[in-house]
This record gives sequence, structure tokens and C-alpha cells, in this order.
Amino acid sequence: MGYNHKYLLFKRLIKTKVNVAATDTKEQILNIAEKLFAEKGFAGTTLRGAIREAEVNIAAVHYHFGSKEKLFSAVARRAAKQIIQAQQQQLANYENRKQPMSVENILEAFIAPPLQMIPQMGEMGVIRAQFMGRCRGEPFPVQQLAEKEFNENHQRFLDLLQRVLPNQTRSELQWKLDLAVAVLIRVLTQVGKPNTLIQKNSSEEVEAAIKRLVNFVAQGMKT
Amino acid sequence: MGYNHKYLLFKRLIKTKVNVAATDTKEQILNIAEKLFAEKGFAGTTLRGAIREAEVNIAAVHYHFGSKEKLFSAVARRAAKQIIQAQQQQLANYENRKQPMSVENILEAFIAPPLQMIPQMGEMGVIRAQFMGRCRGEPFPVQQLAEKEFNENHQRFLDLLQRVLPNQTRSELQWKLDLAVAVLIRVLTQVGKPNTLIQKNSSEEVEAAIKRLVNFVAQGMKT
DNA sequence: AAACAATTAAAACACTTGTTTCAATGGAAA
DNA sequence: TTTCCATTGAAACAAGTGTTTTAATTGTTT
Repeated sequence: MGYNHKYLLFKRLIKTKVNVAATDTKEQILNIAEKLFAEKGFAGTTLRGAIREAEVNIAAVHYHFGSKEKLFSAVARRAAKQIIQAQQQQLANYENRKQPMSVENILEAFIAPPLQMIPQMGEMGVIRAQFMGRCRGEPFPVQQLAEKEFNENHQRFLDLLQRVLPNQTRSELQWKLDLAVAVLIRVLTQVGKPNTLIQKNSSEEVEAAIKRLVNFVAQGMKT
Repeated sequence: MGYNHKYLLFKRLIKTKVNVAATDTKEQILNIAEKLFAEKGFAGTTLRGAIREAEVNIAAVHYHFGSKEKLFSAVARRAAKQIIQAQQQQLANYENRKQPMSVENILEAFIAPPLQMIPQMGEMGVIRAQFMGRCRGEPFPVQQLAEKEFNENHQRFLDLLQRVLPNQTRSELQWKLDLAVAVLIRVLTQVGKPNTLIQKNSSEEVEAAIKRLVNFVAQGMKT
């Protein structure tokens, strides 16, 4: 009796009753919200527009996320997680090589993942890219919701850069990395548009863009 | 009789009856709108919020500008005019020197004016900077309203760059100038915030920032 | 089968939005 | 003084906003 009781309590604690429909609507909301936030920004996106496209009831948004702002946070967190994980993976690859990392290596580990995900994610790729870009342009306090997801990650990259460029102060590297982000973000938001770095959205085009971008930023970073 | 009649018609055409109050409210609306658009973006700004701060009636907005979107256009046009005029002035200075312009010269003529206006314009300086930056982050179709004000100007700078860097294709220079704009815009929006290039907003700090920025961008542009 | 709790549906709430209307105002022209 | 017209004030309009509430609906456990 004791065993059974505790087991059941445990099962309840880890949320047994998650039916597949529930996670479906939750993800459906996240996906559509990401698309609309990317297109129209936070203030320009309405919950009713989102639930219409996602084909869910408006109560589901507040039930699962609590508020429009928290929904945005959830979208941002999901996107940030994916990118940061890929960046750290790429860093780990370089660290295993035993050779000291170059500025270009570090910048490539920073820049490549968000660009490579575009052709990898199918139709969500461009949306993800545009959403990431839109985050930086959002007014206070929305921008901060997204920025705080990346703060720790940026510090890690700053540490690495400072090791490779010891003759530059940290605040100098700080605004330079910030400009690198600005450049990256611009490329992300412009994906698919004419006269930009990435138009057809193929893997080859993306790899070429990475090389150009890393080179562009590295020049400014080193001097 | 003929003379008098035509004269009166002429006077009417050039808007005799512009009382000082009218131009006051019009400018007051433009100023407050620019501030709010800069802070909260287009969708995040409400006309009622603007007219409250500007202390005018809401009908005045539609009377003078027609709609919220046209008001935004008017603000963007005013800001663009000022910057473009200063950029062309700076270019003219270099052209009078008879020496061929360097990449750095061109980029300085491009980058310096929007930064120099910040300490020159007093309390409107930071607002103008943030508004210019916000324009680039706005979703369609608002962004285009601002972008079209700069299109012709950008083409002129592209022509100059192509003359100095003939071994690069125009589309190559195009995305590089676009990244230069991204960098400039980022600096503009971050003015006054900690750990950025321009914090105290003094002329000396701005001049130092221009040198760093021109250098940062020129490196990437030339390679 | 009954009780349970997570999820969804529909409606209402309390405001806010951009825009329009129309009468009042006030200064210049006749 | 009267006419005229650009400008403003106050109110209304129609639609849309995020959020909350309450009742139905699920699938699961007892």
C-alpha cells in the first residue's frame, strides 16, 4: 500500500496527465506566435490573430503561457536554447583540437549556427531567423526578455575573445562583439530578400555567407 | 480688376493664412511623435498618447497629417532630410580637395553626420538617433516608409565606393554597405546605455566613436 | 461506472484603438 | 462689420485589445 501510494504521487508530480493534444496545441501556439512575432513584431501581433491561424481557443494561450508577454518569452527561450546549444557544440569541437583557437574560429562558432539552422529547419528556418532578428529591434521591455536569454552565452564568447586578443580591453571587445551581433542580426532578418547575402537559402549559399561574414567581422575585431 | 484677382489667388496658393499656432502644433506633434516612435515603435505608439504629451487635439493629427502612417512618414522624412544633407555636405568637402577619396573618407562622410548630430541637437539628439535606429527594426510596411527616404542617398554612396574599390562587384559592396548601416544603426540605438561606444554623449566621445566605427567598417569593406 | 483533474469552448469584461463628424473659434480679408 | 476659412474641440464610431470567467469536454484513474 505504501509503495503504491508513493508511486502514484510521484507519477502525478511529474505530470502524468499530459495528453498528446495538449502538447500539440502548446507547440502549435509557439510556432504560429513565432511566425507572427517575426513578421509583425510584439506590439503588432494580436493574440486573436495567432489563435485564428493556430486554430486553438484563445483561453489556451492564457492557460498554457499566462500572458502575451510570457508567450513571447517562451518563444524566445525556445529559439535561444537551440542556437546556444549549437554554438557551444561548435566551440567544443574547436577545443578538442588542442590547437589554440583563432579569432576566426571563435567568430565562426558564434556566427555559423544561427545561419546554418536556416536551411536545416525547413520552412521554420527563415521564420526562426527573422524572429531572432526582430527580437533585437523590439522596444523595451520586450527586447530585454529576449536579450537575457543570450547574456550568459555572450559572456562566454567574450571570455574566449579576451584570451585571444589580450591587448584589447574587455569593454572594447564588448562593443565589437555587439557590432558583430548587429551584423549577424541584419543578415538574419534579410534572409531571402534580393540583393542580400542569403537569397536562395541553400546550404552552399549559407556556408559562403558564413565565410564572408566571419571575415568581415574578424577584420574589424582584430584592429 | 484682373491684377487684383490674380494676386489674391496667388496669395491663397502660397498659404497666406498660416498662423503661428498652426505651425506650432504641427511641429509639436512631429517632435512628440518622433520621441514616442523612437521609444515604443510604430505599433506601440498610440495617437492618444502622442496628443496627450503634445497637448493638442486628436483631430489636429488627422488634419495636418492624414493618418498615423502618414505622420510616421513625415517624421521619417524630416529626420532623413537632415542627415542626408549633412552627409552630402561632408562629401562635397572631400570632393573640393582634388585628392582622390579613400574608402575611409567615404565611410566617414556616411557615418559621421548621424553621430555628430547627437550632441548638436541637445535633448532631441538622442531621440533622433533612437528614432533612426528604430526605423530599421520596424516590420513591413512601416520600415519601407523610412527606407525609401534613404534609397537614393545609398545609391550615391555605392557609386562612390565602387569607384574606389573597382575590383569588387556592386552587389558585394551593396551588402557590405548594408552591414555598415547595421553597425551604425546599432550604435545609434544604444546611445547613452552602459558598455556601448557612446555613453556620455559629448562631442569628444562622439568623434572618438566615429574613428573607431570608420576603422571597424573600413577593414571589412576593403577585403 | 463514477470521480477526477487537465484542457478547451464560448462569452463577457473593461478598455483602447485609429478615424470621422460637426460645431465652435479666431484671425485676416472684404 | 461682416464674410470667410483655416484650425481646433468635443463627441461619437466601429472595431479590436488582452484578460477573466464559467461551463462543457476530454481522457485517466479509482
